[in-house]
Amino acid sequence: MTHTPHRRGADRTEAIMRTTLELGQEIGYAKLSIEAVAARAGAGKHTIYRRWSSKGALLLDSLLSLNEPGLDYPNSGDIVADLRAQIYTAVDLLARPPFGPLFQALIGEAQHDPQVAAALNERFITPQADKTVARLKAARDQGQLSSGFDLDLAMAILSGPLYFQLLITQEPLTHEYVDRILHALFAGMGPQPQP
Amino acid sequence: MTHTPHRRGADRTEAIMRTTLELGQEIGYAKLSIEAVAARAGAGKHTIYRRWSSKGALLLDSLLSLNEPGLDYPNSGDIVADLRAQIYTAVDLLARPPFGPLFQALIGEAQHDPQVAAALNERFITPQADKTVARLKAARDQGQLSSGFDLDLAMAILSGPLYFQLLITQEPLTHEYVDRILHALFAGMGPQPQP
Amino acid sequence: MTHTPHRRGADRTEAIMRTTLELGQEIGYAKLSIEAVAARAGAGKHTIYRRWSSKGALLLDSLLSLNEPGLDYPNSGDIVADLRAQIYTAVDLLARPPFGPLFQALIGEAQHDPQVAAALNERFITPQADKTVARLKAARDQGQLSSGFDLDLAMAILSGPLYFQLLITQEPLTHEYVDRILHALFAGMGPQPQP
Amino acid sequence: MTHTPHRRGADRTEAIMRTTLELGQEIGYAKLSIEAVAARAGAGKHTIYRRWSSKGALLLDSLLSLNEPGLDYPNSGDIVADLRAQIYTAVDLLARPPFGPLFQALIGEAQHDPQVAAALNERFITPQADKTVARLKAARDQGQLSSGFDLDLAMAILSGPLYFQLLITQEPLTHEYVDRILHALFAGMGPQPQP
DNA sequence: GGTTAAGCGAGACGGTACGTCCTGTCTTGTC
DNA sequence: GACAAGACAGGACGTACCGTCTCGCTTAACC
Repeated sequence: MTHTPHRRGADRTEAIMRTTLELGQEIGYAKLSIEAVAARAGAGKHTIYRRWSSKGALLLDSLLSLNEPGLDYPNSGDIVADLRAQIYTAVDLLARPPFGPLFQALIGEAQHDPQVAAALNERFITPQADKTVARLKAARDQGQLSSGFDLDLAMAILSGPLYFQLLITQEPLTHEYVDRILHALFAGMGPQPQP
Repeated sequence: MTHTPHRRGADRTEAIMRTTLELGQEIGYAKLSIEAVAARAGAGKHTIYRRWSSKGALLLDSLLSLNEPGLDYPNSGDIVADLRAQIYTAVDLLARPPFGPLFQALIGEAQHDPQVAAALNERFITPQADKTVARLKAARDQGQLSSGFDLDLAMAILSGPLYFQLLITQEPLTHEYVDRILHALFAGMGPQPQP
Repeated sequence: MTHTPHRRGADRTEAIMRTTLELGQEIGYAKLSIEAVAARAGAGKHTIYRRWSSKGALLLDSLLSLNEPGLDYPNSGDIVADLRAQIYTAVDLLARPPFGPLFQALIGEAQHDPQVAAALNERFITPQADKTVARLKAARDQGQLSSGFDLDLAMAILSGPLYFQLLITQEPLTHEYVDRILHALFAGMGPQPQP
Repeated sequence: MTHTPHRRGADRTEAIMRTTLELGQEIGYAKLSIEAVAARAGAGKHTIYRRWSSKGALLLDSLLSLNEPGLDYPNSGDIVADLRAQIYTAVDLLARPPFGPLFQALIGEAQHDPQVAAALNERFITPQADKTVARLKAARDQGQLSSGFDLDLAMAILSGPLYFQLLITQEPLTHEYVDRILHALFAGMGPQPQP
């Protein structure tokens, strides 16, 4: 048996993450095993365990490597248009393999593994939320939103229904649905009587 | 060796579900195994597999057996008060072991297992959503909400941020947060200038 | 579901034994299970266990039911010819499915299960051996064999090599081999010097 | 939890075989399970399956490890004395646990499992038979046996009755019985009148 | 001739073991 | 010293049978 010379460090890291995404896309996260990733990547298991502490940690890194720069906000001056553009982009990312299904599975994993949950929040969720809040804050500072506008709650109302649809009802996310949420947030639901 | 006579059907079903909840509470869903449930319940593994096709299916039934009648809505005439009361109850249920953590884990499992996702929706999510929508519709029919009020979207805005907090940021759900959401929904976010 | 009327006693016994032989022939003794016999025979497992204490006991009865009268000896006056005829018959029986392979498997089972070993000896081996010894004794009494002729040993020399070939080397038993044994027994091996 | 470092290869092989013999002696072959051997030996089941394809294969190796050099023949010049000595040794080996009962069970297994039968023949039966035949042939070459002496048949007459007693009647093998067989083989049965 | 006990098919049940898969740790030898 | 390869202990999987049991239905035997 001949051996291809062992390449080191970043080289191996990258190959393993690429294989993880490939294999995850082919057989799904549930059936993905570190054993199989190692075999397919031509890597020793040790080489994987040296870098990642669990399947979830490996997948998180692999997914983030797909989206290095993150989803950045335009700032055209029109807060609604900017939010819409950004959320469209996010929704499109989630609709497209391999990101969508694997990201969904990763959130699933986070429900069983606190380390994954923490890392996911720290590395993806919070940064995205922060950008949204920052964009909203800019609009409020510019007087486009009332001074009492609840930035965090607005972020939650923008995100929550989408995650609900992704994780719970598992129906496809549409631009039209994003529009309805945006409209409700900024124009109100129009409930006649005052509560 | 003497044998206690085997008790049948519902008897065994109930014992297995009770054991599942006990063990799930003790060691967590991730470490829960059908093997261990069988051993603790004094049941053969086949007796479990005969009833449930997976760990997720078993847990779903076990959890639902805790909440037989479901969360029912009061109808005091005051839509906001009624929603508040009902959501408080739901949030309290989620805050209390064993339901909370196991329900969360079950949603996690639903991300890997379409059967669990479907069953969860059919048996828990959809019925609850339907009740909320029905209560909102009654209010709209009585003129308490504008005729254009988007019932489904309202339901999503009420649920989404809570599930977001449960599943993503994994912070505790508080009554105060529920109040903020309700206020936003019915009083609006107040984005003064341009809608 | 319609029920064929349950037939009793000997009827069921016979159906189960017939199924045992059928199934044993199809899939071999090793893979034969009481479960499968019951299913194929349309019998309850209890009905089998009521009659036989083990797979081996069931097979023994099933095999013996094939050979009810036993292998009886001719007595033509010529002891060698009579033995030859009888052993040819036995060897032919062993060469023919379903008896041969299942009988062999039954002896295999007897090595693990003393009850089967005892029953096999009592119901098959000893009666056959007794007949052989009786025929030899008649010949000795008629002066065809020396008065010191060791009847039991002769029986063992006739049977042993055949069972050796059946069980150990597992080569087919031939009439030619029977002839060689008979010749050695009655004409001697012809070893020159006196021991 | 601390881990003793895993010892490799021959070390594990030997420990597993030793445990197999121990456990086989304690509870008998029929009740012996690979599961139990693994547990007692502190080995993973896979470590056993990696080496042996079945319980029978494991037992065969384990037994042969007890009798590494095999049963070798003396050659004193006296063929009868040499055979007697060698067969006494074999009979004594079979009379003594753990070899006897487990060897008997292994032959039983060989009736259900062709792989075991083949391996048993190749690794134990045939080599022993060859030695016997070789010793007989030496005697014949030296003129101690007639030139027409049937070596293979003699071997079968020496072995057959003993295996018959071991496997079929399951009575203990005695030196006295060996003597009777040897006498019959070399002095003849003495059937006076018609050969 | 109606009742009743036994036989029966069906299959649930607790259990044991199977043979497989994967985990996370380790050892070995190569580069 | 990083690495590929893979052995190793261990745990769980889902399946197959074991022998015992419960359940109703059917049938023969006895009142």
